[in-house]
Amino acid sequence: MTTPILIANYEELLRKAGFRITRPRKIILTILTESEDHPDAIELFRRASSIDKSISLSTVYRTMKMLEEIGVIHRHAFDGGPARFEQASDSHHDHLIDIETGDVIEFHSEKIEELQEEIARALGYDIVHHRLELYGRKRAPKKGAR
Amino acid sequence: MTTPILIANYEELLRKAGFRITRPRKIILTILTESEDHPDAIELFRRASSIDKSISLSTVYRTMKMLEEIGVIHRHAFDGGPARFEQASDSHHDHLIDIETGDVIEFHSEKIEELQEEIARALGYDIVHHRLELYGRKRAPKKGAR
DNA sequence: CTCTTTATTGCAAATAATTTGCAATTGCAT
DNA sequence: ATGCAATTGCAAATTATTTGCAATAAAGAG
Ligand SMILES: [Mn+2]
Ligand SMILES: [Mn+2]
Ligand SMILES: [Zn+2]
Ligand SMILES: [Zn+2]
Repeated sequence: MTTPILIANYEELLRKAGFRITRPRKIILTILTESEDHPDAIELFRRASSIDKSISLSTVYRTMKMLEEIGVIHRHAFDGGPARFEQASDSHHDHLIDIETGDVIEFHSEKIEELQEEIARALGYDIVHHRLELYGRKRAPKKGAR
Repeated sequence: MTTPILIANYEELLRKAGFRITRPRKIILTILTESEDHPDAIELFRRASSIDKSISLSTVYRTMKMLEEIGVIHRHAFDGGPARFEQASDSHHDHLIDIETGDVIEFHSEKIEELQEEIARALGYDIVHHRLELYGRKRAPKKGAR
């Protein structure tokens, strides 16, 4: 189910983009590849530190910026909090954030995507990217259940 | 066309929420009421300063936070930049941001709104609020035109 | 209108998130 | 192995926003 993106692939990608394959970058890419969630810079820094104590937060930020530029990751700015990241590899999806727990649920609606295109087109625009975030809380279980 | 929200209405609203009607608040509310765009804190501060030189940026921030809490304004966090605000009075809409010029265009799609509800429902959630932002650039004029 | 009480304000300092300058280090092409 | 530019860690700087505090000004009572 999970798209298997090898770290090796990323290294090739970096090289072609003219970047060097460094130890910090390898570690960060590995973490991103193995993460199923949407960690922020500090969390990535923690995870990276547990592998190599010498990595710095600056490098995490710099690497995320670079990875975003070459399209390897997506940066999210959910309400309030700091930027959070995820590998871009998986197919496009949007997010529903549980405002109670902070949980992030992914979803995709081809219909909505199409409508967005339609709207932009009608306004004379081509969409470069977009963000759809639903903020909600778990629905109270229907009475009568149980 | 523009929904006419009197400042007086806001004053009543503030009072009922237990807040005092102060000079800075009146000025800021007037500016928000008359603004057709989505100014950030500094811009609001500039506009307010031009009316009353003594208003402080802190007060702008504090006021925006308070107005957001009582639902008088909406806070937006478009890619990159600082928070931007607009009066909540108008009916709900989403935004298309011109990544070239920074222009913000408003739109509304009842269809998308419904689909969002459907999706959230299917995931067991009630939507409290959401944000849909399209980032794009003006479409190249169709060849043959002119 | 005057007095009293307490919210609000301006200012400066504090925070939070992210960026940047720089000297030391390291990746990579000779 | 060598040389050099890219990258890193660290500290200091920035950007956006918040907060403590003493001074000021709303609002209600009289
Ligand atoms: Mn995701
Ligand atoms: Mn708007
Ligand atoms: Zn989407
Ligand atoms: Zn909407």
